[in-house]
Amino acid sequence: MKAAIPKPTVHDLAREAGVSLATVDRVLNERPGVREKTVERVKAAVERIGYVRDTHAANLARRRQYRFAIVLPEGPSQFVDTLRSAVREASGAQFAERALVETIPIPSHDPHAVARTLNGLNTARLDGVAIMAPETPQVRDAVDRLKGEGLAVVALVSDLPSSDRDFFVGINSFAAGRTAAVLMGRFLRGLTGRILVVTNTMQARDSIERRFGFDAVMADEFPALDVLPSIESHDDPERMRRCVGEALASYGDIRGVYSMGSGNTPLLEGLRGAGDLTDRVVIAHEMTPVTRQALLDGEVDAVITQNVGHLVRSALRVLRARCDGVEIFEPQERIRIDIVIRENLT
Amino acid sequence: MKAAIPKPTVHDLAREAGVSLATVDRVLNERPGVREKTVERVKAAVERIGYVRDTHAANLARRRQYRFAIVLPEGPSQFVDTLRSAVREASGAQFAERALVETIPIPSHDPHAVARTLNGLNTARLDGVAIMAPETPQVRDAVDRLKGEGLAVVALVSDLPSSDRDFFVGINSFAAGRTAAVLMGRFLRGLTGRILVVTNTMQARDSIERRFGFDAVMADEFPALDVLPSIESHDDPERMRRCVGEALASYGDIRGVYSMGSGNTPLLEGLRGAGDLTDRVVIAHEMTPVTRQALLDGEVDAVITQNVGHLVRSALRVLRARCDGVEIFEPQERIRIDIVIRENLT
DNA sequence: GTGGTTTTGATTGACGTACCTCAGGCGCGA
DNA sequence: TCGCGCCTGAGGTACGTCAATCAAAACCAC
Repeated sequence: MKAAIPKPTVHDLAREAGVSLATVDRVLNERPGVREKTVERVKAAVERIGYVRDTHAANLARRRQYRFAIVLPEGPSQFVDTLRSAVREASGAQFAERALVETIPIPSHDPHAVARTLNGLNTARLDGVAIMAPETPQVRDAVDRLKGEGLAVVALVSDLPSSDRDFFVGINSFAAGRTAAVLMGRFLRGLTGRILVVTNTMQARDSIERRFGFDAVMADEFPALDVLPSIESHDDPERMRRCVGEALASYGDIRGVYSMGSGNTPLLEGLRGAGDLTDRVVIAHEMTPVTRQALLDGEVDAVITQNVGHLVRSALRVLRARCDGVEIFEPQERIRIDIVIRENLT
Repeated sequence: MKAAIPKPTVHDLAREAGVSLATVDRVLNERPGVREKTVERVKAAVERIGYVRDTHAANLARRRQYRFAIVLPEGPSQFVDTLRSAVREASGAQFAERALVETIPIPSHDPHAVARTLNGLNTARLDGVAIMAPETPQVRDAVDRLKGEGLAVVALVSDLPSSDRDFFVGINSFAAGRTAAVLMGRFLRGLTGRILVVTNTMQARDSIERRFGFDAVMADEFPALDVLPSIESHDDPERMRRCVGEALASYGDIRGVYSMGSGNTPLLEGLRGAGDLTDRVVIAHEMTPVTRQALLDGEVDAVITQNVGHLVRSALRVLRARCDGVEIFEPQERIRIDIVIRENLT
């Protein structure tokens, strides 16, 4: 075949450093029993010949298997569904790379049940966990316990900053809210009126933060627009439809609608019931089949989202890195806030 | 350590199928000399025990080394600079994964020189090439020659559809132009006036396509805005400054500026010279240090871009897949059109 | 059956690294 | 000088796969 430039191996390294393979091995794996001077000699040789450990061969020899769990809320969320399918898709590829990924459902709204599930995880058969759960003291304690048992833990989508989690994979909700506000304000340039804000529950950290970021920008930059208090549907589609209808009926000047969380289907139904939807600027979060179709139909003007594929792959990369004790390459793991309009819908 | 669920190996597979390792190997690697019935038996066993080939071990045994070249235009382009540094960054990681990546500069504007460089590539020491070059007959022929020599070839950033290239990694320029237009039109809601369009050269395929997409949307959806003919700087910063200044002076009602290509620095200088920049909506392409700073300063309102890190990683993944004769997982390689405003600048 | 062809099995040695054992080297203090 | 640490070297086996060889077995037609 073709001539290949051979990449330096431990053998080359041993020769270059003038030591034996065993010593090279001891240095590379930071095993004891090597004089400081010899360590330096080997490290210098690494630099000189540009040795890079072949992690795949290493994992092979080490018989390394990664066992990861991804904990996702159950219940009827379009967003979680897309996340779940991203996990399913990723786990196929991961399996070929010596990682087993299992998805663990948790009851959505009961902090104790969440904590119970987390505490029930068999830490002996796991190397790392990615958790999407609202931050509560119970969850925080459960995470700390998992960390205490030596697992790698990343918070997914929604951060658990008070806990010991190794990393947060997701977007900054304040910035997401600010982004939504800028688009809302600019799309309504020159207009005066009210903005309807809806969400599933303002208990959720995300909603609070998004709302906070949204309000800050609206107050600062678009004072002509009046942002109404949040309407909460509490997982009740009927309630969402009703409240939206009522709000539209009682205020004549609702120019825009900001949907901070799930419940986009009943929201859109409610809006449709109140006449021409294309008149108002509608901005929603999370790309799902519903929001995608609404974008295509012109019912939603912009979607603020995060790429679920990246989310999952990033979480798994971070877990791996943590297990290997390797540095995390942060820029690659930073999830971007995606703005999607009809024209850049891929 | 921890108990690991062992993943099935070829040995397990051989036992399960009731054949020898040699036969399993022949089936897995599609080598001849196995009866159809036996092939089926092995494949059934694969399904039954869920065998997945360990790609890393396979590559190790295969002694596979990938040698890729990334061909980028030289010359003072901020975008190419960011691309180049993304390549540098990626090649570190790639090296650990048995791929050598070298960057090859080509003279920007001479199709013959480009073709000469491509034809001068030592195909014997390369497995694949990613090429960013304007589409010309010479380049097309050179690409076809590379393909003929058995290399994998992907077009990067700018497509070479008339050639034999395996894949295009980049964004749809029409859609990018349409996206810019929607933002421009909506940010200027209710206003009447003119839009200035600037680029380096309208010779470039990207510029033509972006302009096309931009115009289509502007004419369709925002007829109150009048889009002026493109100003071309032809790589001359001074000319860009001058032309922009002149245009602003001769028309009093320029509401927005659309920068389709490079030359953002002199463009911004020209705009600054003509008074309050924040009055006008400025939309530019490609995230670079200049556009980033301009976003932060409020001089640019939105940047339409593509993530260079993804671009490079995607190109390399595709090259690998092509070399291995493996299917490309398209959704992962589809580069998104990113809309960046100050608020979602990560 | 025979002879010839096709299929299969058994075995071996890589690939680059990890991890283990065992033996021998050194210096140092007693 | 001896003994006792501590360092180091030599060598081996393993990881899961590829690739090659050679011999044995199965198949086929006549």
